[in-house]
Amino acid sequence: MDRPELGFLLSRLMREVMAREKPILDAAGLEMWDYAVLTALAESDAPTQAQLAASTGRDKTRLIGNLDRLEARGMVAREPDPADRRNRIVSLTSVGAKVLRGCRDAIEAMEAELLADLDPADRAAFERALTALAERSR
Amino acid sequence: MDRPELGFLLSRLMREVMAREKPILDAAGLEMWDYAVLTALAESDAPTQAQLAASTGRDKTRLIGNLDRLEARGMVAREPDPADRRNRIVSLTSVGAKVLRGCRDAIEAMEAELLADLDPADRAAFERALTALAERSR
DNA sequence: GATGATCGTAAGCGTGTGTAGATGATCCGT
DNA sequence: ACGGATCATCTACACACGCTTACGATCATC
Repeated sequence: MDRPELGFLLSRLMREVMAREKPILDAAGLEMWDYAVLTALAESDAPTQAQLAASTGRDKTRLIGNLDRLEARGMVAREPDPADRRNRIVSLTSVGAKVLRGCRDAIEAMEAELLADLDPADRAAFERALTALAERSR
Repeated sequence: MDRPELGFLLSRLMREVMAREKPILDAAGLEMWDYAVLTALAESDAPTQAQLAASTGRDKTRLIGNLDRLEARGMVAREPDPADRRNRIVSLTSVGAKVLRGCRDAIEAMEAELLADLDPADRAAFERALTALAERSR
């Protein structure tokens, strides 16, 4: 009943996950935020930069630099929205999709290893509960 | 099978938890780190500042400011270690313990509310798995 | 006793982060 | 056609963070 608090547990686990993700992203030459942007891009459809900033939680002025670098490496494309030419529609290129797929596979394998020691039923419940909680607070 | 990644889920949930903790700590005039220090202090016994820094994960030079403020408000006491006077032994005062207890109760209530919607079995498994994972990666 | 190590403290550095204008292009309502 | 609003961008700023260095006090060892 008197377990450590959620915040402490979450932050500790989060640090662990990030530490394990870092070498994977380093190998692909990506920063954490680059990866978050690519992931958000793969899930949402033709977002404007403001929408992308909102969905990733990144500050919109900071997002610009990430997009600059990703665009220079041919992973994303910025094109003016034909419907409203003030907007820039960001899209994932085939190169970007390929890099993202590689990182995502490696990260999923890392996560599987991290969760391997859990009781299978607990693990399923953990993932279910975490997804529900994260989904609700959006 | 293709759920969002752990890192994203964790960071999202973490932001939610912190957002809910903030008003509680604000009411007590505490920063996040202050609260982490007080909590660590309640659990460990007569720690030196270096030990406290290690157990909280805070940089030892950054810890000083927190202790200064907590000490000025009468929540912690710093005394030279009689066994080795280079060390300063930090302890929780009765005032500090009282403030900590109040925050902790409020935060536990907040967490209970946050988790209330979960299936009871899932919730128990979630807490169990999270504790195990956080424990292992220490 | 002299030397080297350890602890708490202070100050500086580089980085990451959010905010606040200012600008140019563009859209919208009148 | 005009004025106000919106979007991406740039610049400057303040701030928190962790890391490094330096210093004085203290201990441990020879």
